[in-house]
Amino acid sequence: MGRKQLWDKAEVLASAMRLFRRRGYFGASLRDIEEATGLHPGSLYRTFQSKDGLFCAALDAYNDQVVQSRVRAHLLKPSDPVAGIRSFFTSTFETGLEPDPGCLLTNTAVESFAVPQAADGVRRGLETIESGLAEALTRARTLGLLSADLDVEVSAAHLLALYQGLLVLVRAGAPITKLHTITDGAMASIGSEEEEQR
Amino acid sequence: MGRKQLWDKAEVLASAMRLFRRRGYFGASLRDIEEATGLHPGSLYRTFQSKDGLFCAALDAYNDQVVQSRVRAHLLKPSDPVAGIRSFFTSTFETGLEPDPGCLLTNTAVESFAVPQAADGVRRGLETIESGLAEALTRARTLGLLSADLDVEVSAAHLLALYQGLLVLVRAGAPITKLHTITDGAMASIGSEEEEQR
DNA sequence: CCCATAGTTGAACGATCGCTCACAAAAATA
DNA sequence: TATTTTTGTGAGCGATCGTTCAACTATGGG
Repeated sequence: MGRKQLWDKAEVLASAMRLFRRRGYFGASLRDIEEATGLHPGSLYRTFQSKDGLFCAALDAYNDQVVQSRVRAHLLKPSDPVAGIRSFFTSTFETGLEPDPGCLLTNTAVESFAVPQAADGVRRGLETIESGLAEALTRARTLGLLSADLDVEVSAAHLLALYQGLLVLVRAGAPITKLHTITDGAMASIGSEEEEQR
Repeated sequence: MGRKQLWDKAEVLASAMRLFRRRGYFGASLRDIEEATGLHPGSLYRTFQSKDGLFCAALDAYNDQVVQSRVRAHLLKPSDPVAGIRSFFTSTFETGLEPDPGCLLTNTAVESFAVPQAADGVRRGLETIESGLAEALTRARTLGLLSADLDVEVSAAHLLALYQGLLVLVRAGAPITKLHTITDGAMASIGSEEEEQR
């Protein structure tokens, strides 16, 4: 009974997520959110209770959609896991699709004090990435693409940190050549013998 | 002629710097800044023109003091540059001195849209770190601590990204064991043969 | 000693912040 | 159709934001 909800929650969360990725928690005011989502404050607060609540919901959506699909597409699915790891890195700065969206995990980690409840979401997202990297590394080792001596756990943690650092440098406006150099270094650090791809 | 300034500019900038490191640009309100520095808005605005101006001055102070002294202490001075690189990493999470200060370069890169004029300061700070790393790597190679084949430029860029990523993970509340794992991976990635240090 | 100058103080400005709520509109129940 | 229930709407709340400025205080020159 009662009136039907006129808007799609997933779409609204996607809009809010985009806004938070670009501007961060503080940088996105509720007026900005109203404009981005097309919702009035009443509807927003009825559903999400607070700006914090919306932010956490957007972070969950980011984990469930963006992070998961990126991990699947680059780390779990590809037949060549080494090339997948490389594209996992390069896709952060080579996609002309979305201009400067930023990673919500990186951004939220940095301004984590603002929404303490978001800490768990950040932790989960980072864990998803790290275990995806570990999975790709294991497969690559099994396929003989990497040395059998490779410590998967150490390398996955290493690549996770490198990935987050790359995202920081992307945000800092580092030149693409430098981002490529870093990606090459990442591949070299796991002992990849892939030929030059540029 | 005229009244003498009652406060020390360097001290005020150090206080503001600490606040911005912990809370970021948006997270530090002018009331917070007043409390941290002990200055009233009139004095702040007479000297720094705006919150943005104060922030940029604090970022410059961060580069000139914190970044430079860290680079000198860990990368340029030590007789063992490999151990220096390691301590450059571990000092970000092992120092019990300052609790969770954060790196102003990392934080500002992430919320860079807020103060566009700060982009240059971030770029300069990152460049300082990278060239410090390159210097340490070159010395290590000369001393025979690293392989002569090592590409210093690639490795320095690699370590810079890793360092920024480490700072993100510190902010995200990653467990110290993981931060140590990443540091070990960083040392391994440059081919360091140092014995276990933990 | 008095004025010109530089610095300090803190009240208060308009704008914007996150958020609330009274009311209108639509759908289900009786 | 009348009633109940849920959702949409948007004006506007108190708080706080970055910022300004008039009054006040100290200092040096003539």
